[in-house]
Amino acid sequence: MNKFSVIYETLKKKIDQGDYLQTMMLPTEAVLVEEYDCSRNTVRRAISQLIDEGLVYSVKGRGVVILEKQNTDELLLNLSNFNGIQALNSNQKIDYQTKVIKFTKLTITDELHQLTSFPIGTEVSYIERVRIVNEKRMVLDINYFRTEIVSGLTEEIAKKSIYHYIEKDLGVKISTSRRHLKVEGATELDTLSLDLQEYNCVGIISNWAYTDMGKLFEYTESHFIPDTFAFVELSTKR
Amino acid sequence: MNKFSVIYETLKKKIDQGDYLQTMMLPTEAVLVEEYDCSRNTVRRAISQLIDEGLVYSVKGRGVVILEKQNTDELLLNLSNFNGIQALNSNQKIDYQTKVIKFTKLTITDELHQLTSFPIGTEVSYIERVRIVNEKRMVLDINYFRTEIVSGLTEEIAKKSIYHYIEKDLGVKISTSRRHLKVEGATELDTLSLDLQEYNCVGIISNWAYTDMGKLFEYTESHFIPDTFAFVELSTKR
DNA sequence: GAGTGGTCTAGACCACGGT
DNA sequence: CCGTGGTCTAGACCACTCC
Repeated sequence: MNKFSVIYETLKKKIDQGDYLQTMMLPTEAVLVEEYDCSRNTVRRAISQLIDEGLVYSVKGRGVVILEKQNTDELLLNLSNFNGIQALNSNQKIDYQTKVIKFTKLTITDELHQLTSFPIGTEVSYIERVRIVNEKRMVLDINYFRTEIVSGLTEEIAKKSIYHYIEKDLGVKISTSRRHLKVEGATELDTLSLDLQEYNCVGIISNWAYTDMGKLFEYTESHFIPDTFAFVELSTKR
Repeated sequence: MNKFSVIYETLKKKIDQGDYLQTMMLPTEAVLVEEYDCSRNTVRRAISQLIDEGLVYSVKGRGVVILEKQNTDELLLNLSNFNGIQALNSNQKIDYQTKVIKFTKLTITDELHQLTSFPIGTEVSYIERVRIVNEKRMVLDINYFRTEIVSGLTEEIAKKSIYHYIEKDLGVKISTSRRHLKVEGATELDTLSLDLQEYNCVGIISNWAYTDMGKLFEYTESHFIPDTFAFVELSTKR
């Protein structure tokens, strides 16, 4: 464990325990340097992580202010979670079923290029899957995987975890991903595949994932039903 | 302008111009130190910003990989933007109208505490406003402002920008905010206030904002109609 | 083994807040 | 004015990638 991570974890726990309730401020950097016997940069790095997380806010000349607590809502997903819907599973110990409803190969046309950002002519695996939680069809995943990078995909693999296959079996390293979130009217496919009940809209997360060589290898849309998911985001002043 | 910001901006421009197309890598840190005549930490800080933004990805032992470009979609809002719906205005030069439909004071009950996180008994201004863009009622804002901090609110101010009043007139410094995003069925208020057409769902952004003293001073829900907004988010491997 | 990024140190100077 | 956080430097050692 990195030194700065240890300091970060410790501070986080102390904030949580209410150790700083009197002042609602962190100790000054100088004090923390003394306390953890490290350089100022290391303390600052730990504090940066707390700032990124929205737990504290730093004011030049005054100190690091602890933000008032907010009610925690256990049902939240963080959009930054790497494994999207898998996170639901691990966090909340609900297991879900996956049904593959389409599995084929496509070549990227101009229209698909607009949607996916893959270069025109790229060959991709196209997969439609439905995620069923407690017998409710909650999420429709539409995947486009670049076959040049993700080869040997089968319907069997798609039933389990494609990411596990990509990372563990193919040894592809995943670096980073960009996501969009929007609300749209339900398509015919949505209505057929999901338990929308009376609703006629879906939430859509679009996800572009890159290998550690900087190549786009996946575009995925996850269509989810209303009332079930929420996403968190933080923002800090400029 | 900070040194690291200059380096960041320069690198970003060069990436955009395709200056690094041959390798799809940034120059090594050592080269950049030379080029910008600065310390390694400063270069690293500039690169961190590019990583945070999802433009590049760093691999230990190899270098900093530039990620393939993604189609840009002009209609995107960044959830991290501080001013929420105001951003729409400035980015896209559409001006919008604001209609105040309710303006009153409330005391936080147990139920409202669950929703807003304000302590029970706190006095707040409660405001409902509709944002009309191109004659379409697109967003319903429901605000709760802590009167202890945001005093002297009037309906006149609510018609314009409450944030401008808070920051410029009251001199309250805003530090940070947390946001949630979810999709829910439309309430009766939504149906009455928004041009939902055939849709029966809304997107909801919940926003908790803090002063630079760490006090929660605002809770706001923005209900928006489907098909009009999208939000961006980045995630990088642990 | 050479070269790369990741962590950490010790110290300097500046800008801002509160008194 | 003093104490605070913000920026920047110069150098050290480690862990990883690639040849």
